[in-house]
Amino acid sequence: MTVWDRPEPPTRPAPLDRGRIVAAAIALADEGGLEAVSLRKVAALLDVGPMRLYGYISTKEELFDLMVDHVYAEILPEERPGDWREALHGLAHRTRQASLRHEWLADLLGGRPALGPNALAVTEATLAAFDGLTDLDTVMRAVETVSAYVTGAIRREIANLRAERATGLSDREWQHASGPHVTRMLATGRFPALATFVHEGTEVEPEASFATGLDWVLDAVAAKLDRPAGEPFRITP
Amino acid sequence: MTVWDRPEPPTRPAPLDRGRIVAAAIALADEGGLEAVSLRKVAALLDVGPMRLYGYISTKEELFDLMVDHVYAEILPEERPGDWREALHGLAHRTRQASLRHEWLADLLGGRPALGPNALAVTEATLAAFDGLTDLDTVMRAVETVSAYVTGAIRREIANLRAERATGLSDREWQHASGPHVTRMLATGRFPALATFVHEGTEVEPEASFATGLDWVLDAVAAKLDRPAGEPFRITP
DNA sequence: CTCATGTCGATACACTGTATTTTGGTGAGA
DNA sequence: TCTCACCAAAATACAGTGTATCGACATGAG
Repeated sequence: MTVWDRPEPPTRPAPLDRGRIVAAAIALADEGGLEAVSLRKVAALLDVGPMRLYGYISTKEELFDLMVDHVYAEILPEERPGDWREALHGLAHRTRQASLRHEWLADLLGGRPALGPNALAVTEATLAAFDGLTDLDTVMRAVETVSAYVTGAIRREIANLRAERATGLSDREWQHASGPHVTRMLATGRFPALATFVHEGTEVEPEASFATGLDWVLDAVAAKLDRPAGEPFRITP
Repeated sequence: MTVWDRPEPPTRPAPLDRGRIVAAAIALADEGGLEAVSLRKVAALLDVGPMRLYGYISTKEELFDLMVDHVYAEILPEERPGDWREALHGLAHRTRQASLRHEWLADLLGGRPALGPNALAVTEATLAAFDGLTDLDTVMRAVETVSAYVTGAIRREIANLRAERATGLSDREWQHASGPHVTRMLATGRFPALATFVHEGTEVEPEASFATGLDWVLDAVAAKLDRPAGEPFRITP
């Protein structure tokens, strides 16, 4: 009677928990986008009946929230930033990188308030970088303005990326060459400004355009911080 | 034999066309959000079998694209703006207003490239306002930066609005009072900056915060326009 | 009057999120 | 040791989804 005779005990599947569920969902989404995430497929990936999931989440939306918060962990700054500008700059670029790794994030960004622990930690770190600099309202405006830009810019970038992938052509090539619809539209002569841009514009790296747009917005914030409006806020410890 | 005896001829339903389909879809979405839009319901609203729609639309995504472009008609400026700043300012506020009238627009904004005729017309009008002002790249950066901000800000505003509606409390009230989860989080002491904001922050009108954020971004653009980088672009007529 | 054509409705399929019911195993009490 | 109660998990069920396919019918041509 050796090991080889004895059958392996039936490998009891690792006990279920939110972590495993979220990981499976993210794997599916990374592969095939958000629409590839179905509770049935997630459950199947975990060798479990679909209904089991409802012990850990109560709706599919909740699963999405968990996925988002899981990615916010990748967005957390690794070390305390030197100043507010570095903080916002880093936040923006890490959010962008995360969205390139997990394109589905672009579909969810800004879709609902992010209140998971990691998202809160990210906000905390960002706000902390403004400690003692200006009044509370200005800080709020600064953070929200930059976040809005970041959300919007990332969404556009991912949308263009997908469009390119779908047509096999880069954005500019496509317009130049013969995106049938747009070319026809431009040919009508009703869009002279647009036509000028399409014909004389040059291709720009997405990252570069993200970065310079971001710099502009950060400059704007800097300008406002120069003239503090009221009591500077201090974190009450 | 009077009119009253003669039965009405069976009112042949108005012939189908994209316009009617899109209008029906928008009606449904205005009422119950994007998820209330199903091809079957749209078809039912038009007294038609679901498959009829595929003569006019080849996929549900296409219907969404048409809906978006339909709303872009509401975003078109009514009169030629005085200068670029007025153009961008107006574009931003009209987009926001449209999103408040059609909340589902926030879910679609930035989700994919907007290439419908009305969207193109909006872009045309915007670009035209920069005629002769700076080089082409700067104009592009300006328009894209502002658009990104607008998309992001609107998405956040609508997301908060929905959250409020769902809980019956305004954002700040909610955090103050006892959004159970967040309050618990704050109580851990791990988020001192956030806690300061929640406790000492004052409620701000969404429109005001949208407007000031927008002004900041427009200021940033103005600063860049002051120092033109290269050949100013002229619309080639 | 017949036949071809092509449009429209009905049916069908594979799948979705989730509610409800059935099952099976495990503990306590007799 | 046997039985019963409980409770987690699986199976089934339901009402819907987007879309492909097929069949009938009306309309126009020959």
